[in-house]
Amino acid sequence: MKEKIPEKINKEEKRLMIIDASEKLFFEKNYEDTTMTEIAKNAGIAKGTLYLYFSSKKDLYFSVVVRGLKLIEDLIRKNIKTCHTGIEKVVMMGKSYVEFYKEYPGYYNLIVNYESQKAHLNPEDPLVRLSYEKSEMIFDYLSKSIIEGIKDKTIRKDVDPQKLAMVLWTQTTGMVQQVKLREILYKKWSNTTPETILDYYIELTKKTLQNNES
Amino acid sequence: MKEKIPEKINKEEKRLMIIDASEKLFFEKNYEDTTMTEIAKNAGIAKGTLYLYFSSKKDLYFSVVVRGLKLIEDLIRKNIKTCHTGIEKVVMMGKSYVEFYKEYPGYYNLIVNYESQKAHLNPEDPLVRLSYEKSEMIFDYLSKSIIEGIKDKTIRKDVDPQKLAMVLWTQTTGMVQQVKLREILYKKWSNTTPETILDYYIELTKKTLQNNES
Amino acid sequence: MKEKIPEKINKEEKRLMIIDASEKLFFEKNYEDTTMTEIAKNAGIAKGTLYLYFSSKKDLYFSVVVRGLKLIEDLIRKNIKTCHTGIEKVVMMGKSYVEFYKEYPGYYNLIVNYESQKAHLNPEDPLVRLSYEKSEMIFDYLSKSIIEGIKDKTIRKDVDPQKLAMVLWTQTTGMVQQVKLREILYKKWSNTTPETILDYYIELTKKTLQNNES
Amino acid sequence: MKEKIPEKINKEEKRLMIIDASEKLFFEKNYEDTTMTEIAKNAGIAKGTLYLYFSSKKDLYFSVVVRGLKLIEDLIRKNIKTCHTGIEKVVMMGKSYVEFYKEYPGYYNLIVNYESQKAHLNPEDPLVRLSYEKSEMIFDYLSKSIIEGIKDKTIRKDVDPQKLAMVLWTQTTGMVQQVKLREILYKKWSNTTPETILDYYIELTKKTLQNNES
DNA sequence: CATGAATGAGCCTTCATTCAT
DNA sequence: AATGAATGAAGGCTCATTCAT
Repeated sequence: MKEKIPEKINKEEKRLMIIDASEKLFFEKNYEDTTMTEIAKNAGIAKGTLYLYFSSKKDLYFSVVVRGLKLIEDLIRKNIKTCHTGIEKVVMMGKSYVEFYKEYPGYYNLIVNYESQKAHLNPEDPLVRLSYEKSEMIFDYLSKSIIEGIKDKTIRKDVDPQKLAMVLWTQTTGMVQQVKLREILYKKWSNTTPETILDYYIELTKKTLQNNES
Repeated sequence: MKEKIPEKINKEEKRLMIIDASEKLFFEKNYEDTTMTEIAKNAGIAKGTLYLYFSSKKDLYFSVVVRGLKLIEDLIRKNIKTCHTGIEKVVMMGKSYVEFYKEYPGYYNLIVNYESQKAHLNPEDPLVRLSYEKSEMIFDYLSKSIIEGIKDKTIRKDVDPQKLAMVLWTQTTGMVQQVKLREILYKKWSNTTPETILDYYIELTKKTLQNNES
Repeated sequence: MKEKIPEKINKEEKRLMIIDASEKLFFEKNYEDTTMTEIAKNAGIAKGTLYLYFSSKKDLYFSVVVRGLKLIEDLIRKNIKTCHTGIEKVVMMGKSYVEFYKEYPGYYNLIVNYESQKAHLNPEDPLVRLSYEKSEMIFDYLSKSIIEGIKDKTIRKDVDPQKLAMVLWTQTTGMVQQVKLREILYKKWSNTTPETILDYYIELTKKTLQNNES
Repeated sequence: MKEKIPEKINKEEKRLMIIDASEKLFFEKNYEDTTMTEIAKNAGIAKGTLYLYFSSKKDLYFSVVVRGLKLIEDLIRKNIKTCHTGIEKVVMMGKSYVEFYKEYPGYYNLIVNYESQKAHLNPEDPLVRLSYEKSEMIFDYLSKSIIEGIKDKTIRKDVDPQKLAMVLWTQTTGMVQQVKLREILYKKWSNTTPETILDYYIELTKKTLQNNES
């Protein structure tokens, strides 16, 4: 007697296995240099099977990006729970981003590459929409936290919450992305690590936001 | 009487024309998706002629990157001349970067993509060396200006000049790079432009650096 | 019930078909002037398919050379069995070479061309090694047969077996190779065929080797 | 006042210089791997100038072949003068071929390659005709010398002069050509040089021809 | 005569995708 | 559902030859 249930489970499991394999290769090499043949081999399936689960190579790529996006969302949500004041939340969001970069560096390049090509993508695409939603979520929470911080007097009141949210969000992602590329230079010029720079960045940002009155 | 000089000019002019054509395509699409055939067609020459002026596609790519690098260096040098205090210089460097982005947005992605692949490049390559030199030049000037600012009391004294230079430099490039990718979102969420965000960023950074003591 | 065996056969058969097609073209034109496009067309498959069976054009070329090498080895082995005296064996090796040329003239040029470029080839290459082994095999058997002939008194004893083996082996391959190129001239000058010349060559060589003492 | 005579000389001299340059490259690399650009550079002239002296790359190739052909003809003519008996002349022709190979090894590959492609060449081509004529000349002289040798009793009389001429001529060219390709193997197997083998070949051939009666 | 920039057909190879089994 | 052989368009690059100067 054939058991049907495990089959069902295998279906979704296989999808994940394929993403796992793709991910690994995309990280090690990069999107362009990874071939469908390699992905199939790494996933332990036939090349044709790939197309039963994903409509194209790009689809596979998006799926990995989405996974990364979810990862960072989860990280932020989890970390933020331990915070109480507005400034704590804002700073924690920055720290989460940094943590994400440290923990899952592979997703970084992929997401960054993805973002830098977003302009050429079809905004109707569900995956593209999803990535916009995640960004929106982050931005929303960030501006709410700033307002909260102004109210609870942990953040200076002479700031524009909306603009600040945008700056912080943009600045942090940019910072994290750039820091990696400069690893060699940091070491060369003053024997400093990316981590030190990022910590200093967080500290500095905190100072900037802090309400120094009374 | 035949003039020989125009010949010479034409030679160099054609080189520039080819770079122009490549540039345009690299900006519109990207390096990988641009073909030599297209470049040739766009430059109005035969494919083989391309190889009379550039040894490979990569060589063409580097030439565009170098052009961008020179552009930003010139901009910084020019702008900095009008500044007198340390903080003015630091802020002006940020502004120059922003100005560069506004003036020559296309170079950005290319340089960024170039940087993100630097890890895989041969550090002996003259072009790679050149790009490192430009970075070093900027970083050097930045840290000197910070020290100058601390001395002339325009910059708060509780900062580490070296680390701060690294943060500012990383942060600004990251900021400028990211801001572009978020253009659509800014507009969507609060009808804001990248320019506004960048201006706000500069303003904020200035506040952070300022020496607020009497 | 599906038969699996034919599948297997087809796989190998297709390989052979491709070699057949390559062979034909390599013989008609030559390696350099034959294109992968032509080979594919002649084999009745797509160009890409070629690379499923052979890793490169060179690989295809080697495969044809190896086929020729095997053919001649087989021929020699088969013919030699019928011989008993040393001189018979030596002469038969020459005859086999001649027979090979008559039977498979196309392989000749290819092997010769291959040999004339051997100097530039990587001696580590399995195919190159293989060709050396075949040569060694022939040379070995030849010198053994000469020694045998001296012992059984069918070959004159005033010869140096090693040197003679080298001369015969070199001379015969050279003879056979050249004879083909002179076909037109033979006919023109004395209405003679390559075959007659080769027969005369064999006869003459036999006379040279024979032990004429009582 | 401009001197016209040197100009005229230069014309032919330049032709020779170009052949010199081609020759050098054809020998070092081979026909296929030599480019017109390299030839021009080596000859110290512009690429276009090449076509003022030679109609095509193939023409250049033929010119080198012809030069080689003339060289060997001269060598044979010169050497033969010192001979008096038939067998001496025959043996000397073989020796001359060997000498040619030793003296001008580069021409060898080229001529051989040329010959192996002769089948595909147009027999109307003047160069092709020329090469046939040279061969004819050699063959003619060879058969005449054999007849002479039979008459003066230096060559055994049980040979067919025509066939023998063809065999010797074919055999010697083949021998010389092959010997070079086997250089490595000779050394490997019995530490012998091509020269030793060729000498042994000449000696053996002499024995074969000699009239051993009375 | 001489030049050398320009040409463009053609080369080998790769790889995402399809489809008969 | 799974396979993997087959496809063929496309890619970067080369080079013998031409031709305007």
